[in-house]
Amino acid sequence: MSATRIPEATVARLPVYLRALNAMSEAGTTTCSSLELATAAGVNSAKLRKDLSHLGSYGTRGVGYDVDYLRYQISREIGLTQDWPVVVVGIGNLGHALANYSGFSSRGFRTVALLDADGSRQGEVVAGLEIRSFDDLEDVVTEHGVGIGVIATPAVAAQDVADRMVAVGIRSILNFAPTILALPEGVDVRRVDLSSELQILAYHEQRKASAASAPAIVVEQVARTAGGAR
Amino acid sequence: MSATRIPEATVARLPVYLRALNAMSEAGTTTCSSLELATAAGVNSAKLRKDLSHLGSYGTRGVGYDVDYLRYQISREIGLTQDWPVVVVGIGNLGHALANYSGFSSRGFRTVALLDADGSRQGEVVAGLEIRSFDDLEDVVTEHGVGIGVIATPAVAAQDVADRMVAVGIRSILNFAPTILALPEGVDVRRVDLSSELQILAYHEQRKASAASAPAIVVEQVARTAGGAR
DNA sequence: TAGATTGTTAATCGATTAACAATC
DNA sequence: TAGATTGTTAATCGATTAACAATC
Repeated sequence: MSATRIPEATVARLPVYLRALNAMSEAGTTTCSSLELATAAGVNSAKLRKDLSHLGSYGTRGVGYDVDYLRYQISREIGLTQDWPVVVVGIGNLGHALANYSGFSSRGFRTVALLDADGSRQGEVVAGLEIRSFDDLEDVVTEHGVGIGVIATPAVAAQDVADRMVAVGIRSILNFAPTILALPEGVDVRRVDLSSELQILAYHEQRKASAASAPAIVVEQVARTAGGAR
Repeated sequence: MSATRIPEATVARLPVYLRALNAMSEAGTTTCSSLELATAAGVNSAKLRKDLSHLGSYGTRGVGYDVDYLRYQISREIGLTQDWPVVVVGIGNLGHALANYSGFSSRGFRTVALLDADGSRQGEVVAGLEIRSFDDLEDVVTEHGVGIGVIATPAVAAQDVADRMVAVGIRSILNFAPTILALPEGVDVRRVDLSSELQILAYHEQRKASAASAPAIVVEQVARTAGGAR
């Protein structure tokens, strides 16, 4: 089970299933079928069952899945049962939003430091944390054992920040800056690019508009993280 | 060329190529080979050439690609040569960040209105636009012909906002709220989920940590939008 | 036992990649 | 002509899906 390599497309969907299960749990639902969960997550039920089969056999034939049990198993598989200290660099509007984002601080992730190169921002308190100097990066990483870094700086600063992060031992980076980072192998980078997302929507909008005359069978819901590739 | 359907994975990478080409153009580079562009974009050169071949034959054998010409062709294919009015709903920290994001306002996209349901925020000016009431949605969409809506509200409000957007004719939605939206077919939704991204990183971090004893051949750079699935 | 739903099989589809003929 | 690099072919790989046997 855990020994088997889980397909990348499946890994990208596990957080979606987890979110749907959390909503069910909050609503007091204790059991669900693959069809119900798949519908809530916006995927095909065969795909859901195939995905879950990579984790193990956590359902009951004829019955379905126990919501809280499956929630726990997925959390465990992703690694959310342990604590992930995170450092955020670049505390502009986006950095503020990230620092305050509850999904960030809850459930496994803990923002341990907010860093900014701009001296005038340092000392300001955001989401209960004082903004510190970017020079404190190494201290913070060492002290808290940070493995994940979040970059929310302007594009020009991002590569430098990433290089420094890698130099002090960070091997997973979430990059919000609109730049493609060049980093050594073994470092995992995920890029969240607002402008790319808009462009992809625009491409489909354009097609819809030009297909408006002829009847068309087009575009349905697209989950952004479902199906990330390496 | 434009008549052929472009694979979804290719569409998701076009914005990445465009970004790399823009950087080259700004740096004064006039020509590049598929290998150079692929390296800058963080992909395999065979994949780049295959992707570009879906658009047409815009390179010169033995020479490479003219940076500005290719830039124009990709822009045209995506639809960036036309103007895309966008409305942003939910002007918290994230909404502020989006409103100020230059990649949003430049190159084809134009934020025409910022809406917020919170009356106390209305009238405030952000990025040169006055925050208006959410009730103005229909007026804004009609007046400017908005086809793309951005949701940056808290999770609880997102479904309602999306329903209203669809009701007034918006068919493309970029959702930053941590919820899975249920929407009719024909409406295109892309979800940007910070917590999913962190979870995917955590999964790989966990694997790296457990593989730390045995030598491992693992994880390299992952471009988030490269390979979106429907 | 009858009904329901999982977990798995196998077929299909789409995406990636190396290799190379075409051609500047 | 010789060297370089595109655009395309074909093989491979991975992901999706329907269908159904297993089993609660």
